[in-house]
Amino acid sequence: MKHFITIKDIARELNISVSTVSRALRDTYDVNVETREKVLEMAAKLNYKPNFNATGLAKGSSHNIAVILPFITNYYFSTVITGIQEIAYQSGYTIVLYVTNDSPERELDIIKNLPITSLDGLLVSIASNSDASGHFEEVINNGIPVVFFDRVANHIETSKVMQDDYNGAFEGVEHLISNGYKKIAHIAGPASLTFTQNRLKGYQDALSKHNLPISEDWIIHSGFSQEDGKSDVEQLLKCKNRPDAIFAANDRKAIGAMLTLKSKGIKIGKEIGVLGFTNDPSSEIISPSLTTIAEPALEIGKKSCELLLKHISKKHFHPEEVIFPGKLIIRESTSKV
Amino acid sequence: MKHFITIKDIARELNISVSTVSRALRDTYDVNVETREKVLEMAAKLNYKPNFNATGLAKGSSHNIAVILPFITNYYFSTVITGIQEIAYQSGYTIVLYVTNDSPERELDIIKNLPITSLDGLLVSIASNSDASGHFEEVINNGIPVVFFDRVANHIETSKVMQDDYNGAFEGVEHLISNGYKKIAHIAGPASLTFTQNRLKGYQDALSKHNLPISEDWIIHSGFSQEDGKSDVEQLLKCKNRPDAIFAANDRKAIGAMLTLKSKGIKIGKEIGVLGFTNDPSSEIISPSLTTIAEPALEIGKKSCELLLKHISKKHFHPEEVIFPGKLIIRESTSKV
DNA sequence: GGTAATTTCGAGAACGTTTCCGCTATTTTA
DNA sequence: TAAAATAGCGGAAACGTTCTCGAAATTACC
Repeated sequence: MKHFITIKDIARELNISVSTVSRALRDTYDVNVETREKVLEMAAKLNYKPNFNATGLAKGSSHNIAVILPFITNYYFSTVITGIQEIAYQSGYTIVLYVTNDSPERELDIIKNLPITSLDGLLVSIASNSDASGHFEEVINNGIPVVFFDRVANHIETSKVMQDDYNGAFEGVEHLISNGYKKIAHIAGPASLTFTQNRLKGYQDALSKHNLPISEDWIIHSGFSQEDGKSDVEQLLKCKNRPDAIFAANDRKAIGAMLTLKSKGIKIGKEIGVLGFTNDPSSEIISPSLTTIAEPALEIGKKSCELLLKHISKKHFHPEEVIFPGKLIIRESTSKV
Repeated sequence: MKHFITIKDIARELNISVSTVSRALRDTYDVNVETREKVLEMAAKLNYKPNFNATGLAKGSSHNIAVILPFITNYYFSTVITGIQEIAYQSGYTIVLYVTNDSPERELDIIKNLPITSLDGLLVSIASNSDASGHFEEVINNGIPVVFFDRVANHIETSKVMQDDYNGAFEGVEHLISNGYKKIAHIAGPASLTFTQNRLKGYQDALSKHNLPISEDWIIHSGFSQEDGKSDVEQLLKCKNRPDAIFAANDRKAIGAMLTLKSKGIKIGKEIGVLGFTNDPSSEIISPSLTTIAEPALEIGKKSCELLLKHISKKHFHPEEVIFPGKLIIRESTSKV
């Protein structure tokens, strides 16, 4: 029924052996140029497509890499995947996609059932409360390289690529300060993630440097959605000592915050400054436009994939940590005038 | 080196044959409950993971489906993938991702080099000027089912799922008319795509129904980006007879249009009404908020995947065309007051 | 208590490829 | 011109499963 042209068909047609066909199709050594050309010709004529299950079985390596991440429905992750995909495509790798919905259980289930025998490597950004680190280590011990990006598991020794969360936050908050804001709140991401810790640290250090108060009331941890931004800001507005600026862990939250501020008639910039992180396209669309720290999502995707491919090709490639600088993009939401 | 636990290891450990282990691991028939339990126990103990290359080879079916689409960095497609992924995950299928960047050449290259021998089916949304339809048919003839979504290849006989582009456009334009707009322009997508034709038809028919003029000057075909929306609107504003409303093929273009209108000091709604299509989250963020026709992206993804799975399981599943209704979401951009 | 039916299992081929080994011719070397 | 090297190819095992067939052991039947 579903019969595909195989190497055997070519061999039979040409009256030569399968081993010769196999060699002709890949290597250039040990096979006469003439027979080689005849094979290629016949392969084209019969429209031969290699069976990757078979090659995978025989060679012990498919050309698949898995990408595991929390979401794809946002600017950052979809752009990272685009970068990954670009490099993978160039190098003849295909990508297998797993999305965890940011659920630790789902993540665990995925990683437990991973077809590691047909995967050459993993690219992963962990879930918010991931408890799969043991399983990732197991995968690594099985000889499958893993590269983390953005949301990294920091006690696992392997390559990681991320943006400079600390300095990005630091610069951003300094920008707020230099624009005259003094009571700066931070609506942060889940405390478990390394990068929220780094952004928080950057925020705190910037405040300290300029002798501004750090208040626990002004630091709220929650999720990354627009809704989270809204509820966080509601909470902030209830503080006896109301902040005059908000640094959000990402643009989505910042936009949520702006939307409720606007709905309450609070002037963004003038009364309360807002700073985001990511440079989501929406940050330019909203009015007033949102000042933010741009993350090089595409580069992060590309670099992650490049590193993974190095791990795959070189047996003992030394793990690298790559940190891309962010870029402060100043817009209207942090201007008092 | 990279040695994985196999079925043979389990067999040797338990002093039984591989065939018994194989049966025990899958079927429930033809194997004693006790031995079955022993096998499962040992498999768990040794941390056995099935080799999908081997099963794929032996059974002639991997559990992979390919998803081929133009982009993933937008709301619509990333949401569709999320829906696909949801169903695939539930059903034990994994998804292999290919993105064409909306390039016909890239698409062709991808489809030509598809590992069809390790793919159970395809989910595809074609590139703007796709010339790969012959290759898609070839894939289908090879016994690999294909389901198209959104951007369908309409002369290929297989299942398709899309939104109701015609009626969505029709309703949307009628809404504009009922709000008092009389000179309605349409900034459309690439003419080659079926759905831009349908939206265009809906637009024209709504105008005809209400005896409003249809002017070729008011219909502009270009791409789907925000930039396209901007340049389209520049062109419209140059018309001797300036339109008083713009129906954009999607929200991105609509937002591009709004941005330039705003920059020119033209009051959106009051002077020129704007209508989008998609219900991208940005449509709610922009000010004034954008009236649009919501597409059920998640449902489209789910349904596509369900249909594909039916095609895969049932030998001769009759192709279905599923059309989801859109939903007009009325916001500020189409109000004159 | 003998036959028939059923349950449980093993042997071995098959899936499509790669790769090691060895066999001929042919060419090179001394 | 004989010996050695090499180029080109085929045979066959191997990768990890599934699956068909049939054998052995157990149970059911009268």
